[in-house]
Amino acid sequence: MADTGNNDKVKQILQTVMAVPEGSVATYGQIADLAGLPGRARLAGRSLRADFNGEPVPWHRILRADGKIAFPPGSEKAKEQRELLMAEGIMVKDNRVKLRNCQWQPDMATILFTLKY
DNA sequence: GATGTGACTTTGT
DNA sequence: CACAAAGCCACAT
Repeated sequence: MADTGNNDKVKQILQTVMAVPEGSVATYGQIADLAGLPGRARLAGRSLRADFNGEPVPWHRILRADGKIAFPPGSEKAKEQRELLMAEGIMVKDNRVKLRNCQWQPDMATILFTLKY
């Protein structure tokens, strides 16, 4: 039962997301890049939609490139994400976060850590 | 297997 | 700010 080969990439994405510290956020593209999968922002989104199997994946810290929550404003998911973000002290204005202030900037050690594997 | 969709991004109108 | 186009690719029809 050889795996599809894609499963590894998904795990890679999730592992990278788990490296995002509380109080910070990242974009789908940023996660994909750090995971060694440039141009795969969509895969990042799909990976987060999947089942985490109990892993503590902070999916709520992942936003679109413009800082907006990737769910329709007013939707339950959007509300949930906003609550989780605010619970970490992140300001959310109209379904949007100020990346300039909250975007995660991984240190070299973390970059090497996530990029490897 | 072609087509459409989507938790995306970037560049250009 | 909104929209279009192109790039990306897994998945559903």
